[in-house]
Amino acid sequence: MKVARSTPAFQPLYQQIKSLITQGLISGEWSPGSVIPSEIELARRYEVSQGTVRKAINELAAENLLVRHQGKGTFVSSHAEENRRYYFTRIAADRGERVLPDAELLEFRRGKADARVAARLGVSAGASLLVLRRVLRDAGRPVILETVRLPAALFRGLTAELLAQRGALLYSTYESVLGIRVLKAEESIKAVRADAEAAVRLEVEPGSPLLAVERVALTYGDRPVELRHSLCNTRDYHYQARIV
Amino acid sequence: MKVARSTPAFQPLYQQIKSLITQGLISGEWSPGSVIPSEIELARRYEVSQGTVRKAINELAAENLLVRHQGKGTFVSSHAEENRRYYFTRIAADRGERVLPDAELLEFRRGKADARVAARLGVSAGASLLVLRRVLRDAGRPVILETVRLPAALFRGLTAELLAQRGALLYSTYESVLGIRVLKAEESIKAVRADAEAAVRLEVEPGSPLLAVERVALTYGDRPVELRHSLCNTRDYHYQARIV
DNA sequence: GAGTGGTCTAGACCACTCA
DNA sequence: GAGTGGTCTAGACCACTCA
Repeated sequence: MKVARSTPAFQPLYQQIKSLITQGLISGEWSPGSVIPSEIELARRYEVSQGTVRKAINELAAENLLVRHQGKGTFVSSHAEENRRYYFTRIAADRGERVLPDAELLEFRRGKADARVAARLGVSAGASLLVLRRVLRDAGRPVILETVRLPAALFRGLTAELLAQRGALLYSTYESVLGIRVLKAEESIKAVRADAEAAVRLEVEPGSPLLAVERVALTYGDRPVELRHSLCNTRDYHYQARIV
Repeated sequence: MKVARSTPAFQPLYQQIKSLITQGLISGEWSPGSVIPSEIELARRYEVSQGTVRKAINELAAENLLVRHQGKGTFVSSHAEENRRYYFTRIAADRGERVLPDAELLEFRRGKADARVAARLGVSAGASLLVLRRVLRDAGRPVILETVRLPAALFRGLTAELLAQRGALLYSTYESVLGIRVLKAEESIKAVRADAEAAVRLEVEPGSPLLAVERVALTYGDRPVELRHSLCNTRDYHYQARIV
């Protein structure tokens, strides 16, 4: 395919190559974990120089869509990879490493999006949702009570059995089972009082302070795909953030 | 200055150029807000190609140390710049924009680092500190109660008068008055109960849930320069985080 | 129009991986 | 040794800024 070099709305060549490669990722031509064609091959295919392809790939790698390995090739990044697995887990134990939680599925049901949820998920009010609630434990102690809302239209095929047989890490399931790739997330955090249910589930006094995290997870084009509310007992845990 | 092209511990040329430019920033040869020499001039100075200088500058720009402006030049980034001013302010109003706080200095004193503080700040236990406590208000209502600890050796010359006459944004003061550049920060967040003092200062009931943020601010070489504890009333505010 | 950074090319050579 | 990405160069031309 030949790219346009002068269009009414001019875009640099490497930006056009970025879009073409991203299309290949969205369409599934190259799937998570697999290798994409070499720079030289892509340069031939798109009829641009290797340097232009490299610039496009470097930006996609900086955005964590691709991973480069000298001598081996360029790979589609995947939540199954060791270093991506806990990328979205921001809760860590005060002493020690990031929590590898063990998830107990409390509930898995269909629901409808109210106005607020609909706005966050970019669906219309009343749209059908899958709702799942879980408790995440660390070393047997409950740490996080979580409610996850997913647009049912997107997550057709997700079942409680599937969730049970795969671990606590949902994004790897979304990716491999449903082909939905979570790329980034925006979180909004507050301190709240434990309500009666949270107190029971997290084994704290009612009214205890909990960290409330609302996450919107985004896929290609910043399209929201998941809304997640977590209540976290931060007595022995904390949320890690970095400002760079 | 000629850079080494083959050293025992080999480093790519552009990495060496990055270090040289960073040295210029640390030494104050180029100060915040000012323009650094053009790519062509730096290429001449370091006896490398323009492309190599560009690669070095691009990485420094990606790390927010430099800001490029086509047609104008490459500038040392500064906390005084409009788009850097609120970069480290992660608390926002639920409805509306990031908070422009109005700071009341409660206390400004010398202190000593206990073991925990010393570890965070990378100073020896018992080291002399400047400690300042403030309340940040938004639209007249108190939102954040903050304790800031600074290694006294680094912050010689910082006075209560100086803090009073400049606004709530400390990093711009550190930068312009003391030549200390905060580049990034690591935060650890918990939900806690308001103690008696926080309750009074933030006008909430004792025991109310507050967001407790511990920040370590870092300068060049990831050296810590500030330890900040914030207690935030998140009733109408939230902490924003992004996972990319 | 001179000077800046931004894009693009072509080509050389290096570092790493793997059979 | 063939193939991958990584570094480096030289040079052309474009887009933007400012006097």
